[in-house]
Amino acid sequence: MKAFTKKQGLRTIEQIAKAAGVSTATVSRVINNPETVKAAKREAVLKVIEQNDYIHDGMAKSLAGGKTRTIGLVIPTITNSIYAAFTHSIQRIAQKSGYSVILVVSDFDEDKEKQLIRRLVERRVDGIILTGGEHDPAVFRALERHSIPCVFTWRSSEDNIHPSVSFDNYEAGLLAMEKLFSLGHRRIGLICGRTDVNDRAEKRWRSYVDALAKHDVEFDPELVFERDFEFIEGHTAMVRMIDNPEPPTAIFAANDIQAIGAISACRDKGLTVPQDISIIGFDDLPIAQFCHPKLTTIHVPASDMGHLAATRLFQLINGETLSDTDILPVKLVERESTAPVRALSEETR
Amino acid sequence: MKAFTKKQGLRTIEQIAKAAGVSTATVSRVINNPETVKAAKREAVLKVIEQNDYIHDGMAKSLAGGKTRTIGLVIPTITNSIYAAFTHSIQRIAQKSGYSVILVVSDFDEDKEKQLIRRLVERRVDGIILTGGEHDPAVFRALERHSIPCVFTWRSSEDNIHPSVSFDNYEAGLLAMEKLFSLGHRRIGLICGRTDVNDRAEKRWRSYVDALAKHDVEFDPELVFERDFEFIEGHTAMVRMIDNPEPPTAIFAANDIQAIGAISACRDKGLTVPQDISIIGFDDLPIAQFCHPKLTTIHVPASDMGHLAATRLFQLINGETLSDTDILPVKLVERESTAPVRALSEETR
DNA sequence: TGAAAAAATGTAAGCGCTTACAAAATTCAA
DNA sequence: TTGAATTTTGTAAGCGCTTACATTTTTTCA
Repeated sequence: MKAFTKKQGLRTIEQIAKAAGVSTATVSRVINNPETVKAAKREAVLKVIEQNDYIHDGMAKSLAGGKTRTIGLVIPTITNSIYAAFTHSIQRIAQKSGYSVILVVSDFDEDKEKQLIRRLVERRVDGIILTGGEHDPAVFRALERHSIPCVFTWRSSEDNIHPSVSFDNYEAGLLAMEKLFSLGHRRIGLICGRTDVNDRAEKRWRSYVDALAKHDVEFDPELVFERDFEFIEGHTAMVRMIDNPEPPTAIFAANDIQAIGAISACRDKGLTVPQDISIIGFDDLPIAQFCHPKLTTIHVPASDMGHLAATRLFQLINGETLSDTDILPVKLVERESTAPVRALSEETR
Repeated sequence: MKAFTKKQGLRTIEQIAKAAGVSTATVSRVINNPETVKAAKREAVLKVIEQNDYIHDGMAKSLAGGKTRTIGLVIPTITNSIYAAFTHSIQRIAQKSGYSVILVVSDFDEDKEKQLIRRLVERRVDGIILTGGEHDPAVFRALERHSIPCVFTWRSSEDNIHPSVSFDNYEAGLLAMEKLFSLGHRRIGLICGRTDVNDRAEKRWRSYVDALAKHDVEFDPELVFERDFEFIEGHTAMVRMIDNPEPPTAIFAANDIQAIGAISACRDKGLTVPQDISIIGFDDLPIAQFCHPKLTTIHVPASDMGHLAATRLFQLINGETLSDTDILPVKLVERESTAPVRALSEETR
């Protein structure tokens, strides 16, 4: 074992200072404000630093400086790759600004989320990006107590304290539903996330309900399925609907994962999308353009949202005050999974 | 603006100590070793802590204690969701042990990776999980200098210093190629990641080359494409192959993303998979079971690998010495995207 | 050329916690 | 009941850095 490799080399600012014949303050300056120290001295210090692979201690720096240069990102899941795009753009901004991001996955568990955010507070992150609107009140107390800036995403904040970057889930849902109605569908099924733990799912569910009402279609609980974000969940939900004595002619799947699962179920049951049944998704994941049939879906600005959220957070961290709410646009992307309803003989009501 | 919310409440261990009428040492003990302080006193302290939503300062704790309870995870991309499963299982283990994970995405850029790992060292993470085998030597110097344990994944380490948790990319590639040969294919195309920055891609590329040689098939550079992990890359590569005067009858796509992109291209060009062309993937992403046709692919133990890697890392962190290399099994999952070669009249050579 | 202004550097007091070690309180055994 | 053994608690010295303030050096300009 090489486990006992001697840690030779200078490891503290004090040792570097001594070796370079300057004070610790000067070393600190060449690291943090190089322009304030004279060139000759600066070079000397830098040389010692390089020769020793010196990497300063961020913990000590944070303690002394009151800044950790770390932000926390809280998302509900990484199974649904829509959050990958979101995460990615946040990472990019953070990296560019010299910040690290601690990624936290709550699994749609409010209690777990509270625990994890508590951990972020312990780590004294400089800011936090939160997903969705349902959080334990203790979370807010902790954030406020430690004056940790935070921005909400995926849903507009309802207080006016924290800025939010989001899009309108309800309007977006309506967009999907209206599309289906415009194609002549009236018997429409819904597959969405669990509305009890996911307020985005709840908003989309509501747009489903309202659209139905607007078009005088009776709500049929047999046609709505709240499931986890897994292909298989969309699949099993779809199977149940196909087996319904009065199956739907169209499905609003409130996320692409479930939509693709549903399409797969149709195929397994011998139905063709969109000829036999139309399916509209939500998210516009990259796969939506490459699956078969290509998925008609609602494009969600995940990357832009991440980008803007991170930007806003850094503004907050830098002391700017902004209580604005950013609402990003969504749009319907029509591809191949939707078509006009077929005038079936069995078309009832 | 509520920006000036007064931060009332006790915020340091010293204040808590005073309020509870004990010493800072005692407060520290009730937080870290509750069983060593008498019940009455412990309760008193706990009460003060609760009443004030006191959350201790992890920076100070780390500085004083020499442990950060944070690990770093370095992956090349989150676009390819195979890393999502991997990340997820690592997160789970870490959370259970009270650790946070700092996620770092290198984008296959060795230099960027070096920078980012440097940042992890600054943060004095207790350990690091690395993906792949190509890293700047400076990285190792830094890790060694600070005695930061690290485990390699997705490829077995070639030194005997760091343990690794991986599977055999070369054997796995052979598995795929042999399958294709066993179905009678001889004109086989390859789509894989960029071998210059991705040693997993390089290993798979090698298995392609070797398998060809073994079966006396001449290597045709027109049939190999090294691309990024995007559906569209698989798509365009496939289009090029279809347009080849002598198109392949089968494709080894060294990852599912590109495989699905390729399938989509076949459809766009009017070809049917697997009747007209067989495609075998690599990774076995969740989507592989729900796309059309269902993808024949190599199942990679991403979750298990994450689980084991995290376990090994914590063993290392806890001072256990293990220089072992774990090699996890892979397997071929046969689904619908492969079929025996058709005896085409134009079948040459 | 010399005094004042400006720039560069050093000194040392924290930042909030942990943990040896010392001191005090409690328990035990005869 | 008492002294030793044991348990509980307190004291204070760091951990490695930043930074206000003091001091020294350099520059400026009359």
